[in-house]
Amino acid sequence: MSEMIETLKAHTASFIKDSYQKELFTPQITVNKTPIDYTGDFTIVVFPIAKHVGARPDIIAEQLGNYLQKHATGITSYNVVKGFLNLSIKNSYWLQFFKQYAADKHYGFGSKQNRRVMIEYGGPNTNKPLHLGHLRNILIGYSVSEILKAAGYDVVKVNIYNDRGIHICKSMLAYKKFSKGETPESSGMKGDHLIGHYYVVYETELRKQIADLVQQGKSEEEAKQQAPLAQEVQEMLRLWENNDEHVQALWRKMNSWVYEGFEETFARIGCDFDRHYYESETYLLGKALVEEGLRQGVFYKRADGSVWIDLTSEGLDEKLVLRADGTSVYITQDIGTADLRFKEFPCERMIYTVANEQDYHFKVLKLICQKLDKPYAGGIHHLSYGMVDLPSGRMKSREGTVVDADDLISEMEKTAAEKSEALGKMELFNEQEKKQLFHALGMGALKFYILRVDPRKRMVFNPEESIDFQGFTGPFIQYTHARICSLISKADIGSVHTLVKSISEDYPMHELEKNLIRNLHEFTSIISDAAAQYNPALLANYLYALAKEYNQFYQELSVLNASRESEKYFRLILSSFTTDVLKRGLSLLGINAPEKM
RNA sequence: GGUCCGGUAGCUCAGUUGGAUAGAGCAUCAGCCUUCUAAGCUGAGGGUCAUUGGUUCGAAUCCAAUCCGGAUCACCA
Repeated sequence: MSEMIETLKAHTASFIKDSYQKELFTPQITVNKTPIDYTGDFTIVVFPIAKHVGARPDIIAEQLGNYLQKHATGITSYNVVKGFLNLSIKNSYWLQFFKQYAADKHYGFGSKQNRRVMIEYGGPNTNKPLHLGHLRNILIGYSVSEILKAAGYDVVKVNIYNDRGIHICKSMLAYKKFSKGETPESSGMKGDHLIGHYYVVYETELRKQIADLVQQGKSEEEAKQQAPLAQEVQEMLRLWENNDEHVQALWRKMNSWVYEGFEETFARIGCDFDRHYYESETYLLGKALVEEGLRQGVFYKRADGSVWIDLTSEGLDEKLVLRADGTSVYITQDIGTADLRFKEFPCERMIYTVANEQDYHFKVLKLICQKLDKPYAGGIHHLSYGMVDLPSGRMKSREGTVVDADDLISEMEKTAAEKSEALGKMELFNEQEKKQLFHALGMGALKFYILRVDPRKRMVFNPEESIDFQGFTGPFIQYTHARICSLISKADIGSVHTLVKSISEDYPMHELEKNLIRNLHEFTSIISDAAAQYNPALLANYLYALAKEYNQFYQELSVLNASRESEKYFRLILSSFTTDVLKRGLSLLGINAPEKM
């Protein structure tokens, strides 16, 4: 698409120069795809040109159309509607594109650029299992990583574990006091769920204690502070920071269970990481960097000994970076983590996939790194995504409305199984194949449902819609792909490569064939747009449109029983091209495309 | 209160430097399985693009104000 648009713009510019002796730069010229109800392939918007040269739009359009037909190659006809000049392009332009790429298994993917970017996603706390919010994070992060790879970048995927702090001690304390020494094995629970259970135990026991104290006449505030559990958990954190042997051992043991549980969930989701980072390994580094910045005068110390940075000149506030007692805060760790990462993987960008409630935090992080004069500071980018709501409103852990990721995945698989069995297409599958299929379909539905929405926007997760398999869904695209695969295997054609050569330059394309080719033609630019904007939704919407276009083509024109051999081969190659693009596009969303379903 | 983000069909969402009659899916209604997978296709109804003003040939898109919703401004992470 793009090169044709560029040549049209260039010719338009020279037309203005030749006929009106005026300069107009090509970016000021608008060339669009012609809307479907008008004849033509491309449309030049003539209004700005008319204004520039001071003539009537319809007259200019007529002259320009004439000029282009003479000077630009490949234009068969034109028509003018008001100030719009619609141009029709020779079929051979599309055919040429088709012949060039139909058999190219890398079509749409950019070549290696030798440019490295790092992307962080995931970022769970080690005190409770993954939930729906993490799922959106992971799906976006993974998909953006794959899209960046497709655009030619070297991508380092990293995770950050929030593995230390008071919240971790809460589940540890509850486990120590209230468990009978269960392990994931003995309890039959996944490690992360077991720990999450004790986190809840802590909260409920604490609330009981507070209620008791309030009944004894204490104020709410006092009760919260004086509750034995609250004091014990503070003590535990102190012990942890002082490297107390027992606390550290318990911490290691419980975290290892959580990691095992997370790994299992990551595998089910189908995401992966090149490196896991742990805040426990970077918070000291962050403190060291703050000390260094203090010496450089980037930070300042208050009377109580706490360390701050003044960002009021940047329109932000003064921000604490080190507590009076010398312990680190959230941002301190992030400074350390960023530094460690850049040492390990020098890269031109560090992308943080984190919810938009932390927009402010990342503004601060970037500014601090800039003030510390870190080479990676400019490359810090917050890939900020919106929260996930339920139809009933916001998810609240206290009200138990949080959707657990493992449960959700199981539910999706179960629904996929029910729907597939109901359609009665499962005779040819063995148990193993069924399991794989149901997983692919369930995850396809879930991933597409989440990724089709612009990441920046808040979204509503409706469980009933998310398991829908009809319409604007992942399974619809998977289905289209599977159907094409079946078509191709039935055709028993040899290599697409050799068939492509047999296509004649004057093959009379049907309108539906041409539409499909025009859609396929956009794949490259969709990938580069999605990569530039970190937006998988662009790709999701494109793939749906492509699959829909194919279904229309499929419904209207027969492929295997086409009336002529040339048609049959053309349509088979077109189908094969489409299915390749669908499959590779889906893979960038982390969605598998089964060959039969 | 300051800052940031959002408001498009009953619901969920598209709408890429301002372009032609604002598009999908779900839901509702009406058709299409004796040839390649009906998880599909065709058609119908459904809109004051939050409101008001401005910029211009032209605004859902840009600007201003207002209304509504959300986030954030923590010695929580």
